[in-house]
Amino acid sequence: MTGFKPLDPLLHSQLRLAVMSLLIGLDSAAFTYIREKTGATAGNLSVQLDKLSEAGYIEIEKGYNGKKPVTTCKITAQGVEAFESYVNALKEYIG
Amino acid sequence: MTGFKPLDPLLHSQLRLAVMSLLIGLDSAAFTYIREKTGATAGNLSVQLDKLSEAGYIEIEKGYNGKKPVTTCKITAQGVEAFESYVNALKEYIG
DNA sequence: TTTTTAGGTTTATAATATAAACCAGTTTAT
DNA sequence: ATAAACTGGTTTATATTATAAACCTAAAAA
Repeated sequence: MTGFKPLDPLLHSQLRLAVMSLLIGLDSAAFTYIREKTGATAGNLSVQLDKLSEAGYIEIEKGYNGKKPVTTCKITAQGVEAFESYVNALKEYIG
Repeated sequence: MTGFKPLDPLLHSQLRLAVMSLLIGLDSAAFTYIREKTGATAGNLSVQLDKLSEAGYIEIEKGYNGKKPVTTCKITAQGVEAFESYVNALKEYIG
């Protein structure tokens, strides 16, 4: 239990962590919903979602709600696992 | 479920958080000790300790052990408070 | 038809983290 | 006594990250 395990830099970011935290409870959420809940700017959120997506932590699906574009995000199994590992590692620091 | 409170950026850093985590348990520690426990490079540690010091989260005292220079760090009351607030805020994110 | 709004993306800039290079002094080896 | 190597750091340069500003496309409203 001794020693500080490295913290996944992808998750050790306020906004990305908030996104993952939301998604782990929801399983699926729209861009606009995440934006509201996190209070992030659209630009920032767009960038951070891409990073999570490229890491395989979330899946991003682009569709439409009527004529309006809707970007939907879903956490992956890999994402859940990474989140849990991160939380465990973090506990050494704050426990 | 009050939403995501901002995370003190000074503490939301792997190395600085590890330092604070160590100091909160020890009350006082030498630079070299912190370096060993955290595995940080001296340069990085030096920079991060300065930041914590400038924020008033720790106090840095320079003395000697015989002829050898010894830099000693101590967490402040403000530092303890900041750490606790950070941990509380973080709990919203990680459950 | 022009303006505004929704739903984003791209790009430029600011902030951060990190390591490399360095410095003052001490100990060890020659 | 002098050179080489080690301690205990600091300073500076660079890579990475976070963030906001500027922008784009299409739809709805005026």
